[in-house]
Amino acid sequence: MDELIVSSPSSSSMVSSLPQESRPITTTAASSSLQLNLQYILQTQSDCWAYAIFWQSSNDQSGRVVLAWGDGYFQGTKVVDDAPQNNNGNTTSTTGSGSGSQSERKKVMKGIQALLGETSADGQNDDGSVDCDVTDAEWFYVMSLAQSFFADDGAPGKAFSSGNLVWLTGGQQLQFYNCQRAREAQIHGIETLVCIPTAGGVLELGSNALIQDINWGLVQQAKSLFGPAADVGAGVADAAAAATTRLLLTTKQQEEAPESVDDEMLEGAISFADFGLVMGGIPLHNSSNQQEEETDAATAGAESKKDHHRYHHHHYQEAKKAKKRGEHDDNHGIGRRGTSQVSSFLESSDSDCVVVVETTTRSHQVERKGGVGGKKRGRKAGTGRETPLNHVEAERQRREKLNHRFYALRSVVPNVSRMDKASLLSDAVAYIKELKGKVDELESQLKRIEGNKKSVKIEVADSNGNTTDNHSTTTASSSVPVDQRITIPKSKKSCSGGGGMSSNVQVEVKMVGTDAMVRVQSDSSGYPTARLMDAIRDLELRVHHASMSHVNDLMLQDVVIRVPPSGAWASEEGLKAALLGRFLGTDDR
Amino acid sequence: MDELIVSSPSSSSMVSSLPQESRPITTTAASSSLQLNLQYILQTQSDCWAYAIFWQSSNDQSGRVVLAWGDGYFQGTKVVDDAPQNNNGNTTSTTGSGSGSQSERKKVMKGIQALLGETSADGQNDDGSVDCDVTDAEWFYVMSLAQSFFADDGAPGKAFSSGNLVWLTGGQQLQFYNCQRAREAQIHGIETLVCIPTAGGVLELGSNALIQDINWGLVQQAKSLFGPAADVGAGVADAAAAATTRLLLTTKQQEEAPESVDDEMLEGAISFADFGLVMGGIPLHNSSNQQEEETDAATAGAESKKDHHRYHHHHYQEAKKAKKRGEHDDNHGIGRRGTSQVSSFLESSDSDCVVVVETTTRSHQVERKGGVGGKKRGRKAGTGRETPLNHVEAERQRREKLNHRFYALRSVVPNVSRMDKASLLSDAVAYIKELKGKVDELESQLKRIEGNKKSVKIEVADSNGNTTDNHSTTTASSSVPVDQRITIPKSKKSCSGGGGMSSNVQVEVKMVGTDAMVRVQSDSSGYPTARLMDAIRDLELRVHHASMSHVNDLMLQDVVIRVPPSGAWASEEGLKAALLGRFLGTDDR
DNA sequence: ATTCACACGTGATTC
DNA sequence: TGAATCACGTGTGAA
Repeated sequence: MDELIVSSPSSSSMVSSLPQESRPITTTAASSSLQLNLQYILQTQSDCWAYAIFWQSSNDQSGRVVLAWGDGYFQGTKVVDDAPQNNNGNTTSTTGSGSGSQSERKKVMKGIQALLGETSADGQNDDGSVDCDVTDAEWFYVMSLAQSFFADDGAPGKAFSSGNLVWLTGGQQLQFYNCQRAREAQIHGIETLVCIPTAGGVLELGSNALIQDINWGLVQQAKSLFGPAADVGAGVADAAAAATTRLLLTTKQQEEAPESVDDEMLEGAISFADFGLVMGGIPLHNSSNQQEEETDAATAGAESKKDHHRYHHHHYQEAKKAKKRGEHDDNHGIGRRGTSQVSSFLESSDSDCVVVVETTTRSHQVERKGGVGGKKRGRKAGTGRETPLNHVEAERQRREKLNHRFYALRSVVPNVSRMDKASLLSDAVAYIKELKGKVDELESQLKRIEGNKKSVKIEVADSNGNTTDNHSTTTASSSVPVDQRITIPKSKKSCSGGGGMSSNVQVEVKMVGTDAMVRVQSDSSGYPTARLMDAIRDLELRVHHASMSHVNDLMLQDVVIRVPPSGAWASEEGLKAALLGRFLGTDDR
Repeated sequence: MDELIVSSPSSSSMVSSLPQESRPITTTAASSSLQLNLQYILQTQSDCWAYAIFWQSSNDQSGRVVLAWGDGYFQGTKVVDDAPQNNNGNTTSTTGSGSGSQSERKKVMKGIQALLGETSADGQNDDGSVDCDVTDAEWFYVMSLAQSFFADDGAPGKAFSSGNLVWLTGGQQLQFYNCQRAREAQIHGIETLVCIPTAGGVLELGSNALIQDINWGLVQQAKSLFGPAADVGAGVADAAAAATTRLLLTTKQQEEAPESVDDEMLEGAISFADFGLVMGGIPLHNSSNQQEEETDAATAGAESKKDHHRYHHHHYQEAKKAKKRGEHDDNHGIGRRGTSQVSSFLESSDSDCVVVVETTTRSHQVERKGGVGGKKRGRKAGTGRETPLNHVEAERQRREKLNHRFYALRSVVPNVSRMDKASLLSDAVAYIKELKGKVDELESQLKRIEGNKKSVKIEVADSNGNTTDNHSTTTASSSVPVDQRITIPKSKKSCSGGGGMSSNVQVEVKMVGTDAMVRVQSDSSGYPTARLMDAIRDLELRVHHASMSHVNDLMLQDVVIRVPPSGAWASEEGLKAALLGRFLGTDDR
């Protein structure tokens, strides 16, 4: 519900984009809503995206499809972990687009911005005024204004014509992906480049950070804001099919809705297909264009749902997600045979982050209303109308989640023979066995070799005192749902939940040049070390050195943090407050 | 595909088995057909089964269900890959049933065979005349003539009363499964013991080879030849439904066959439910007896809805969970929440195996066409009759295959947090990452240590030979077989993902009393400190001391953690793996 | 045309 | 109730 926002802007933007309108190359009035969407997406993401560009599709005079700058939003790396500006000095700028010097860059940028008047929205965010120099990413972003892509041309073109999501992370993938733009991006410090095909074009996101795992919440969000990609599919594919499938999906509403509406929607609808995805590796030359078809927004999806509240089950995850879903879709992801590709490299790993706002979801228009009835199979009739809706959506989400797990699995299994799930699973099994065997072997080998040389070392120990208690089963998660949640042992207060904590927490901050020395003293329950590190991560600061010691239920933590000058946390007070707040605060996740 | 063979014979066999006849206790004339079926099954399998026994169900005077020798077929190990008779010399024959000497054995066997006159069919095959001595397996087989099982008694009894497939491979599983017969089998050299519940009893297969992966083609074949198990669990499952499913399987022929045939078969058919399966691990004491119920086929036609009567009975075991499904079915195998018995023992270790599961299937009432009732949803009607049938069955098989892959995966992933597929997948991913990390670490460690002294060499297969079969011991059973063929990797490629990034993470863990000293070395991006602390928090461990230093994009973290003794993370390996997995992150979502 | 693999919607069944 | 999971039957696109 909250994000109904979507609906309004989307509809408007949709309208403009839908007809594809003229797809004006220059940004028009419509750009503002477009840009708001871009901004919204970036700001609601926890990952640190540097910019978002919407490449709008249109046909050139010869009728060929071309993607050109629709609108963009630059957020900068500010948020992120590493220092933003320090690395630009050495830009190789080999590409044709950019030249090296900062001042020159800035000048050009200002000029362009002034020209387009579009920076007004984003300018203030990061560098506009305050910033002293233009980052590589920024330069890359601005230079993109002049870019355009034919179908299959560059990452955006490929994404658009294939309908597949492109998600490239790391220099290797960027370099290897057969795309000039990706290579340029890499040169300019972009580590993650994503192209999400949407109804009227392609949403491109770039980040200086390595964002290995595909954030499906983001993808879904993009779909809902910009409309799902037309079903391009392989040549044929036929829109008809798409339409039909879509229909199936939306049958629910249709049941109640009068036929006329139905048809109407049909025309405007797009298939909400969920795209395939391409990570690294070879691009797929897929096919054709033909996308115009329909775009639109209204489609809606029904739903309601909204919050799931949290619910027990272990600390694991749950919670986040956001999802949305669009329409019917189908297709692929893992296995659609045709698209595949993925395989090759991806490595993966890391992090969790994520999140997305919860919410989203969409308006449910339609619905009840009753009217004429659907002629077609009432489907069991009696069961009622809405429970099933919810159920359907839930099931859909479940499937999607499951599929993403499959993607994740695929990403860590090196040689997946075929693209289907069954093969993936058995290959995974084989791979695990292989790894296990290898581990055993290495271990025994290692032991054999150095076994004798090492003497045990011993020591230490300390303690005596208290065993902290319990946690009995670490695995806990599974078995007993209730309670859990990490509860902490010990002193009552606790934890995670929040707030209160009170207790004895002292924070001292001393700035020394670009470093901050932080000392946090607290009691030792509630995983203070994790909380402090999380707080630091939240502020996107980097740890240079840290030392934590635990004595008698007291935890003393000393941390040296690198603080970007001119950042928000330049002052001792500000940093201290921010850290303290997060340290005491709820844990995120 | 290979086993489509089923089709032709199936039709014929169907006829005979179908009525299942009244399940006479003594072998009757019918036995010959029974035996032909057994022989057929064994001979059409590529795996090397030593024997097949059909345990026929009946009620004893007190009304208790009892499984007794129905018929059997001994093939010996000959057909298969390994040498048949060479291994019998060392029989330990500790069991009560057999005594050691060959001559004695042979004598007894001949006597028995003569007595029953039933060996005529199989006698000639292997041992009868030509064979010089009696193998352990043969002895075991013959001694089975005198055996009988009450419900829940021994593997056959369990399989029958639960309706679950029992598939035990390797000494461990055979020993561990709470069944005297399995232990005896193991003693007599049987490495794989399978009990497939069918309509009138249980089909038991034994092999001297390790056949780890459940051969579902075989299971299906058994079902089609002997009729699917009655739906014990709770009752019923209507035959009607079953009928449809069965039909599906044999559709091939049916397609051509006239309708009349179709119906005819239909009547006799039994539910084709697929069973659950039990591999190793603790047996579930399932329940009740109650099975007679339908056991056969005749009932089939009758029902249509029926079902549920029964049903609750099993409560008893419930205590542990288990339920088994009640009625119809579905359930789970992998995830059915309730049944999970599995989890408990599973944890054990890594390695292999285990698992269980169960399930069974189905029935959905429904039915189509057929006979009596189809009251419920005619389903689209128009689509036609057989294409869909075929399709349905195909889909069913696909699902089944997929599930088995899941079981397989589960069997190699050590700590599966929850029983559902999604958790399994993400745990698998985490586990793979962890293994990968471990491999990397070991490799680098190894390289570092012996790098200078020895030329590279790297793993590869055991190099000169030595180590090789360390595993030999009992564990052998499980893990080994497969990997054997997997090996592959061989030098270079190993790194799996290839690429690069995540790779540089090293984790070392050393346990010292109740403390663990952990050293993590990684690159400095991505907030490694927060990730490590989070990982530790996830494991619910407390930090005693920690020190992190960041130099040149490298982050070195040393942490002393208090580990509850006897906890899950008491072992260095386990803790390391757990930390690494979490450090690398699974996001899950 | 037939096979294979998916995703979808749906009913069950659990907690 | 409501939220989960699952299996099933079905429609559909690719090979």
